[in-house]
Amino acid sequence: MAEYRYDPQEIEPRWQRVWEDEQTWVVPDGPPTDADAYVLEMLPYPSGEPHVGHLKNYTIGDAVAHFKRRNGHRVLHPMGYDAFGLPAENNAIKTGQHPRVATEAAIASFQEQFRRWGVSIDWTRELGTHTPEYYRWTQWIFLRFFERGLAYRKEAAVNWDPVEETVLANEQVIDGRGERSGALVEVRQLTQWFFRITDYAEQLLDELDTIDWPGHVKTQQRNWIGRSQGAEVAFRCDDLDTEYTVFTTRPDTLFGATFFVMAPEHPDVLKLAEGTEQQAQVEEYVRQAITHDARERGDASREKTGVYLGRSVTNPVNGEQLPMFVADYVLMDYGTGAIMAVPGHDDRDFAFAEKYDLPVKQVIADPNLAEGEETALPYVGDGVLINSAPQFDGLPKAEALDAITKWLDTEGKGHATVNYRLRDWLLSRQRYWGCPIPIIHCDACGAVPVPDDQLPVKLPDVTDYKPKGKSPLAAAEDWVNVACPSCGKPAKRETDTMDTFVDSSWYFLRYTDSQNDQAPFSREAVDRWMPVDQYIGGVEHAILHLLYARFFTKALADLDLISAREPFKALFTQGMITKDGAKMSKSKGNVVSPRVMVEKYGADTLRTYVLFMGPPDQDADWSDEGVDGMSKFIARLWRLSAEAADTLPAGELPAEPNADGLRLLRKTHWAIDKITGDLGERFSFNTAIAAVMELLNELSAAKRGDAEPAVVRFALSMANSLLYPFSPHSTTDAYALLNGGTRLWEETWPTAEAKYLEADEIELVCQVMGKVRGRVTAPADADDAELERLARSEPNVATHLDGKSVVKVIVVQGKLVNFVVR
RNA sequence: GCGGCGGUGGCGGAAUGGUAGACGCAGCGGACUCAAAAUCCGCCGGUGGUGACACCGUGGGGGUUCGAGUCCCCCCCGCCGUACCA
Repeated sequence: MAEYRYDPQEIEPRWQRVWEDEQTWVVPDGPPTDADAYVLEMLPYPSGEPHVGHLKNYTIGDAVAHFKRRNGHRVLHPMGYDAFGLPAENNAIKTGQHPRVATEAAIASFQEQFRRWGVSIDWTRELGTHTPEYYRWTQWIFLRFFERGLAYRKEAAVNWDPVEETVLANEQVIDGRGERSGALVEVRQLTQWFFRITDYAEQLLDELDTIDWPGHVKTQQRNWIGRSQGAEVAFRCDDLDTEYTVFTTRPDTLFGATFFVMAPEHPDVLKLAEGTEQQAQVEEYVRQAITHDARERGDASREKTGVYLGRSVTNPVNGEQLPMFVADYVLMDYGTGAIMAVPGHDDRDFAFAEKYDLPVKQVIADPNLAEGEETALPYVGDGVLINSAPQFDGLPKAEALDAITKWLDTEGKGHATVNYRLRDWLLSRQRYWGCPIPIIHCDACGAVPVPDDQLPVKLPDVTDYKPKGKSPLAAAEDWVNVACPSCGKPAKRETDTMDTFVDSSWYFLRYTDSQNDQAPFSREAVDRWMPVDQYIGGVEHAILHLLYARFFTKALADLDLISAREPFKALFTQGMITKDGAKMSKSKGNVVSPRVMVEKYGADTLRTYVLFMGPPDQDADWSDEGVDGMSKFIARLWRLSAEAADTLPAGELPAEPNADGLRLLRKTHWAIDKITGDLGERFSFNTAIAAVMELLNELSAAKRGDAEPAVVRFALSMANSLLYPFSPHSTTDAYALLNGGTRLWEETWPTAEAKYLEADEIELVCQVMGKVRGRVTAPADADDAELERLARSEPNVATHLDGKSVVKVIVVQGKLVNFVVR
């Protein structure tokens, strides 16, 4: 008997060459068709070589792309690199080598691996965000935003990372530390560039309802945007003849306000204290507060501190004078930077009132209070208004809230409003390896956009990449000094670069027309493919990238450059692959190298293994033994196929197969049905692969029986066909062997035949009082009475029914009979 | 604190309210072999029993139901996100 040896190192490159030579995965340009589908995985940041997380990401995407193609779709499945960024730059600082060198070496390694993995990518659309051909259009989009006021410059208290020596967006500050450096972030007053993402807060929130994303990602975005319904209320300060507005979600507790607090950064704090006895104390407090470590200050469990301002404001609802304080528990960048303090009904205000011995007033009654008990303040629950004003007392909270807001409005002292937690996106970075901001600063004309025909503003070469509190670009004097495009006088280029999240906020649009040198994309191409039908990536981008990309899409739609208002119709977030329960890292020495694994086992084994590990949206722990097992399975399927192709005569499927043949046919169609559902309706890859394993086990059994050769060949063909989205090379090879060279990737996805999905006999589960007491085979078409009769005749069931009276019989067709006895 | 996700054999994990543990890994036994590897076959939640079987078993406690891993209430543990957001 001939030896059939599965050799992935021979099979995989052979088929990859065919796909490469024939440009199999290239989707042509042209008018839209109903079959168009856009499948996209988040683009990688090229550093070193790809890790197993990349393997999982692109394997999921590839499985989806293959499945869609074989179901008649024309699939856009491109690849690119998010190539600007700090790691390459930090490496450059260390080595003196241009960041481009390390970046392009990494890109080459990624390209090589993706090809080795056999990912079905349309390489003609490849892009790198660091190339002038790409960032020219990043700059172009920036200028369109600038024209619309969506990109603007302002001085603001910003997050300064002292290690990276750059500012960071709020989204990049984790626990008060820089996302990458881990350094405690300082607050600095600097003039910076921002995108007006807050203009889109409401849309970003509302239109979450229109997309098919995991609930937890939507929730994270909702929380980040942080919509609060409430009211703005004006408090008059007679001493300075001015008004201070506060934002509150609880206008119903206005009558309970007993003091007033401002943030240390509030511009009027020092002015208010000026000339009072408190002046020196206030100045000292503010000085300390604003230089305080941001994280420690943000700690809610810290004891409240503050200083009396020596002034008071008038409560608009009852004319009471409320003493004013400055305290660092009030934040300048939320609401108006000033609050009305209601210690009776707010934990924080209560803590402050306790410490400084301020009055506490109850204005909401606790409805669940037992007779004779006193309300424990602060009381934050619902209830009915008390101690307020005759027209409001007795109203439940929600009604009182509306009534008081309405009253404020008619009195001109306030109005209902919505407040968002989301802040504008700080996009400028004082770093080298990023997209230059296409602006020229002129003493006479201000910030002048670089004319479109002068784009791209190319990143100049410098010798020293080390930031010194300003961008390294500032050292490139020949580049910095230019004539003002507006008045022609000497002017200077903006030396900050853009946050790399800007680059990745529109790359998915560029893929639709990536070679276009007249525009970022043509309207026809972008509207043909957008939105992305299925986006796949890590959960860690739940707020950053995914929120920014949504903002860009909406802004570009408002600029009438694209039609889609949401970039990603459906999103799938994959779980992490860990090793020994821990995140892989070089320092822990627990990194699994896909390159080494692929060299040992072949790509098919690795790809199939990472999807078999468990549900792909959950974290999974790597197991070398598991890979071994997968390797055996892939080899076994190929080997059985190759052997059958050689030894079993081909022929038509028998119209009436024998018992073994019928069993195998049924299993085959069961697998088709199961896997089609697992792939089409859920991302249940692990159970789909398990179903092919079951089919293969049935095939092994059939080998010992006498199923017709044609049935065995058919079942083997189907097993390969169904495994193809995961293991494209081995299955393509085996399928070609079994079917006279037929190309599996050109084959339509199989359809399960209903007649083979139904058996003519079922296994009937017999229960007594809900406990399984036996099983009998029953005709599939038996009626309830017949099933009951069969169940009763099962010996063990009879034993349990003996001496009891049956009060009820539950029959579930095709499944079970349950006797309820007494 | 708040929000989300999760807790099932030795392990990874399966289970439209209807046979808990599919499939795989590990382990055990067998075939082939001089031997090993590879391959193939079988067993594999716990306790008791020669066995037929019986009882227990999906983090804990209650409940709904003929029937609960699945639905409801309370609690415990783990992970992730977020946090003085007025």
